[in-house]
Amino acid sequence: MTRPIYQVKAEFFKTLAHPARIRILELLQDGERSVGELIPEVGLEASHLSQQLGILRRANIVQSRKVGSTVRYSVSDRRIFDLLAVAKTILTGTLAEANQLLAELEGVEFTKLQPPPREAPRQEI
Amino acid sequence: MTRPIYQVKAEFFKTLAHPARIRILELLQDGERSVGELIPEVGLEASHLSQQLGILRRANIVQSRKVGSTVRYSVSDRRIFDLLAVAKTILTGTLAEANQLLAELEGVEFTKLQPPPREAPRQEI
DNA sequence: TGGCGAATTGATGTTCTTTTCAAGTTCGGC
DNA sequence: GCCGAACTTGAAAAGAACATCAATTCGCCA
Repeated sequence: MTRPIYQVKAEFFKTLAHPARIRILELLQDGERSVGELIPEVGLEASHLSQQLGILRRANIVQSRKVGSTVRYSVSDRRIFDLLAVAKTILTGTLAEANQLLAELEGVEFTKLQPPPREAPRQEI
Repeated sequence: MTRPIYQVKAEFFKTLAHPARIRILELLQDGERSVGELIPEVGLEASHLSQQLGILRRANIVQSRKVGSTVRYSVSDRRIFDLLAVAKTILTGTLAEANQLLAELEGVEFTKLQPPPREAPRQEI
């Protein structure tokens, strides 16, 4: 084995941990895109976008091929979309629950709490 | 909606993007753990571990409850383990493929390539 | 073959994260 | 009440990532 699994996973998540890189992957879900096509869609200037694409490429998350004078990108493994989908269900789920909890707290104890809590209160036994 | 989905996802992945935090989640897969139990298992000193737990807690990925003088942690949503499982299949998959590719390159073109490439070569059309 | 468009790379300042240490809180036992 | 154990918090140094600009490569075509 190369390195502990938790370290490899952490690096993997780190390469995903940037809004532009997530955006790029979302766009590539509809199929291959050239850098020129991505620029307006992602909203970064060419060199910055290229840096972000490089990070995804070096992590083997996307791959590129030259077509004439352009470079076209696509994902290396479509299971990455499963990952994004699971992340989405977790986020919508927990956010929904967290918001509900916050709403309850605000309704019941708003006058007591000054200032309101930033994170969900610790659950007491 | 609060913010664009790609931004929320990026933040979510960012909270996971640390070896110790992944390790903590792996350990919590077997059930609730106190901070004192986690210290030797994760291998961080108390204050450092507490910082990392705080990051997971503020992101609602784990929750804590006091039991006597100890604090016990557990995951808020077990679907996080689905996420880690999908990540694992992607990593074992692409790493296996990448290693195979590298092995092929080294075998066939080792004398030609000086130095050997760091990333998979661009696919030509 | 000279120049232009497409994309990447390198270098650099800035900002964010990680790590460490000291100080603080909370709880239980004496 | 006071002390020690279990954690957490705050602040500051060290390290990593991000964003930006200039310079470079590569292919095309006039």
